[in-house]
Amino acid sequence: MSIKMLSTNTVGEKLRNLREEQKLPLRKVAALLDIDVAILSKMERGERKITKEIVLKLANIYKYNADELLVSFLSDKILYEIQDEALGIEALKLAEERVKYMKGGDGE
Amino acid sequence: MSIKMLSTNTVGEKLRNLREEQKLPLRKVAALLDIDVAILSKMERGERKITKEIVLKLANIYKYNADELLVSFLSDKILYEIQDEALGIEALKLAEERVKYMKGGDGE
DNA sequence: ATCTTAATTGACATAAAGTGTCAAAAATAA
DNA sequence: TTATTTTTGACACTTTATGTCAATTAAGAT
Repeated sequence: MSIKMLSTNTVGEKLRNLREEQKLPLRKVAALLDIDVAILSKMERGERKITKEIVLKLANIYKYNADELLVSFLSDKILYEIQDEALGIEALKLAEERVKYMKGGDGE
Repeated sequence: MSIKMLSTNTVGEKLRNLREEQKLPLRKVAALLDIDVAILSKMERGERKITKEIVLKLANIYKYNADELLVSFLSDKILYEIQDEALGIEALKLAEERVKYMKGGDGE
């Protein structure tokens, strides 16, 4: 991953909105995360991969629902995989079935 | 990707089954694909990434439904992304909504 | 059992993708 | 304008992926 093109509502956008709502400059948040401002800037805009760890830390910093951000984060990664694929939806449905199956039977 | 652990019915397994049903040795199929036997062997067992291109070529070689294999291939990639994630199913559902939304609106 | 073919494994070199750091340029606010 | 924030790109470095090959292991035939 790392490039964007995931239409709207990426985790990056959500995280940027949260930060702006709280009037926090990249500088401060990056300091809290102990990463470079440039990286945080790129993460928010989808130019760099966001990690699960960063998402969780930001949920904590912004006092925002971590699960919602995680789901958004994961769905970004999923959407990235099926970009431009005509069979994307079928693949999603099959993946869903397989996940449920794994949980049900003595999975894996 | 590249490592396995995707439970059953990976594309790799399907491709191996197809090859064995037709009694074709790796050697011959690899030759048709113009790749090394070792690579094909690893692809079938999920040790190496399979590419969309290879999947399509194999569908053709085995005279098997290409879409089914592609969906299997894509769902492998999806499942890989949400491995061990408690919120995997939620992420899949959100991804599905987002795909539909993209197709509907003047999605980008 | 041997002989033969098929399949797997691991080492290696190379290529590609991702990462962190920094400074300069661009945008925004005061 | 000046000050601050944000974006951009270059760079060195690391990690991951890829292709090639040889050696090992497994399977089948006789």
